[in-house]
Amino acid sequence: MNQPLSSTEENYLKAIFKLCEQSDKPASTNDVALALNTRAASVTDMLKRLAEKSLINYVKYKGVTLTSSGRTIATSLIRKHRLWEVFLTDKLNFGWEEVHEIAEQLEHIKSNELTNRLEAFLNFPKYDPHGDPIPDSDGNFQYRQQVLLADVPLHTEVIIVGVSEHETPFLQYLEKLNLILGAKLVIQESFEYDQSILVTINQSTTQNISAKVAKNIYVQKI
Amino acid sequence: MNQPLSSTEENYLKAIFKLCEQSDKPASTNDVALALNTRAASVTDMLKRLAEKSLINYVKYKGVTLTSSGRTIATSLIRKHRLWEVFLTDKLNFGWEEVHEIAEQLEHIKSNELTNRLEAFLNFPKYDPHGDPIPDSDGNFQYRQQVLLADVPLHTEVIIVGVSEHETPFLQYLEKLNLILGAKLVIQESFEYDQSILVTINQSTTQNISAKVAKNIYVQKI
DNA sequence: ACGTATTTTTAGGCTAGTCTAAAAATATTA
DNA sequence: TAATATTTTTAGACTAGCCTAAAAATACGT
Repeated sequence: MNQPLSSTEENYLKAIFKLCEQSDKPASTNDVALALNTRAASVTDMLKRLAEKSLINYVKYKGVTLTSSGRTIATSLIRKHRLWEVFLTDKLNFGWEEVHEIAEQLEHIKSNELTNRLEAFLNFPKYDPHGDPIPDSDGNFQYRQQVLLADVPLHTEVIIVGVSEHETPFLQYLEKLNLILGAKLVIQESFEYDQSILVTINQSTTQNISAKVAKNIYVQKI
Repeated sequence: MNQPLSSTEENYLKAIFKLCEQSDKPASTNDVALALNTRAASVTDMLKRLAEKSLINYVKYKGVTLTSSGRTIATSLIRKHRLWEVFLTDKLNFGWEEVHEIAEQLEHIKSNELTNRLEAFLNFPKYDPHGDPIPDSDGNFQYRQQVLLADVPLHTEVIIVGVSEHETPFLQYLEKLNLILGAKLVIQESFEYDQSILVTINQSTTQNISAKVAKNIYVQKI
């Protein structure tokens, strides 16, 4: 009955979780296909199998949401992914731009004991290297109130607490600009014509930041 | 051409490596099937595929050996397996009887950078928790001269340096008898009728040890 | 060395997961 | 609301990996 899921099945659950969380609506077949870099027909096949296992609520043509057991598995994957990311940066000194890909593999290791001991070994971190909250062993996230850098009013002092995009090139770029977690920013100017902003970083340099970048950085007011 | 191998393919290479190492002869289809808990027909299928990829030397009806590239992959798997075992015992405080199963999963994580950083993080260990040598990044093993406890003459003082069986129940049993790595033993008596031996452990307790157990423990003379 | 026993391979079939192309359902827009 | 565009599902095919049953090759005992 409850045989372990394949990595493929797990990846579908994780994708559906993220899509539903983002939009608060059922995920469409196409969205899932896009997220997993696969085709709609493959998604339909898999949705039938996952529904059969009661991991998703799937109504033909109407999209998909996770059931409670599906959500438990998805959050466990996210928990493992983020704990491993902390391990890779804090213990093995990887850069935050390198860890996502390796954690994509490590998140599929099946051992609750391992996950829990890893968490303790890392001193129960609450956030991963990108500022994303790490769910506890019951699957509860400790959310933070945070806003996009793009939505911060002029002259407000803020601190970078997260990024919404985890791909290597983007994070490398941020690193180059000194836009790392914990950096203090003040928006000096906002340019209408391209939505870019002029930002002082750590009270030293002042940089122009594109709208695209500003929409991928989460900050908190100090 | 050189696309990454599946975990299944990797497991076949590892099994062939171990079988060939043990006997110094080509591994038979049946032996591989036995080692991987699968059927001979499945093995034949896989051998064809691995030969196609130049990872094994396979002659129909004549058994199989690894090519040099096959051996490189197999030793890399063993390296990863054993490094992860050290991590699990030394950093996460798992017992030596618990780590094999988890390391079976972790050994398939693909990232050389990860393996090498893990090795450094663990201070370049030379042996895993069961006393098996950990190959370096070039695949070279640092072998030890060691003998089976079963082959040690009477009244010789020896120290346990390894075990040849890694399954949980066996290791738990050894643990109970205080037969752990580093324990000092002196064989007091050897019983003809069942090949069992009487052994003093750490100069304190004296235990009877079955032939089966004595054949699975490696020792060094002090 | 010849018949029997064992091992290995082949043949054919199954599942998971993928794909393309076509059909069906839903959404959009004039 | 009717025609068109988009999305989703179905149909059918492919690969990897597994299986059983039967055939072929090898090994063994007398």
